Amino acid sequence: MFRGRYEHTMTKTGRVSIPSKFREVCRKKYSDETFVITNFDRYLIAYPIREWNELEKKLSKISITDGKVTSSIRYLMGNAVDCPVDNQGRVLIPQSLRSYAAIETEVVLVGMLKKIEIWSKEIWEKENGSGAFETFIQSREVLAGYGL
Amino acid sequence: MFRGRYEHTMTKTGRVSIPSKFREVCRKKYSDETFVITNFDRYLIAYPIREWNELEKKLSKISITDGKVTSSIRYLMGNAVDCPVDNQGRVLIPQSLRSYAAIETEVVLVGMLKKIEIWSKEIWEKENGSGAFETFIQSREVLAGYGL
DNA sequence: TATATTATGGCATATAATGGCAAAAGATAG
DNA sequence: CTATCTTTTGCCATTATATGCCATAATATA
Repeated sequence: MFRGRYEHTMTKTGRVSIPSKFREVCRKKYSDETFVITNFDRYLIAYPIREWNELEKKLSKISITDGKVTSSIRYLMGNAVDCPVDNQGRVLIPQSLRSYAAIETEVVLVGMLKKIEIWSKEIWEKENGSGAFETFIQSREVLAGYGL
Repeated sequence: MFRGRYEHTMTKTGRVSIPSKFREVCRKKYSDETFVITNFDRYLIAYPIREWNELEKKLSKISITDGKVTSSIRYLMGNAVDCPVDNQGRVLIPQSLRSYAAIETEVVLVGMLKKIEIWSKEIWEKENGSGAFETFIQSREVLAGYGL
């Protein structure tokens, strides 16, 4: 599973190195180094393509009669982009996703179990800087229920 | 499956480039680059011809006693047009479909699993612009059942 | 300390998107 | 039935973007 936090720099052309530990997970667990990246509120989420395919398989079985579900699928699918990892271990993050997540150069990559979150450093610090520990402590009881 | 969202420009003659990632899906999954495009509500839907054939097979099994259903099928079939992809990766969208979907120059193409939606940018922004994320979050519970 | 691996910048090349033009095909009017 | 106009189609040119590759610096590992 993906874990840990890394600060990387994005090139002018929009390429970001995937931390080698994450790539190792890709190779060992998924034997494929392609991600599907989508935007979620103010940050991006990168799924190993195998995880994403699972999701798609489920989504394709939903009947399209429910308009609300259709528009959610539209949101989800419309923002998802294939991002293969190149020989230098980088992905190209398309312009649209970069601007969504307000990513310019400094990037924070966070391992989150089956997926990776990609934040602009600025937004990361605003939302997860000071105060994150307090929030963590506050949800101790919830986590306790999972054996932590 | 088709995924991602692309903003393209239609030429004066009504040609629209199919995003290369979509064409790749056509080649790899369907080994055919022809779409059947029909109008749906306020946007167009492009099916790879193989998916369209599946749909026709299903529709042909519906009994024709129900007038309402018959007229829906008539609507769908009557507006369906074969649109082959040319060497530059474009399709010609016939005038009738363009005016149906109020497409003038700016077009939004959305990958939706087994099909592609084609929107006029203006209508897209009205219906899927800001606020789409909120709608998406509101139907979280529904999607939660599908593994997101 | 030597060696491998990782992150990242720079550059050359390939591919994508799209405008422009003209030939071919089809429609319409006289 | 033919001349004219319109639409469709193929092809070339241009621009922007994506991609592949090499170089280097920083970091980790033996």
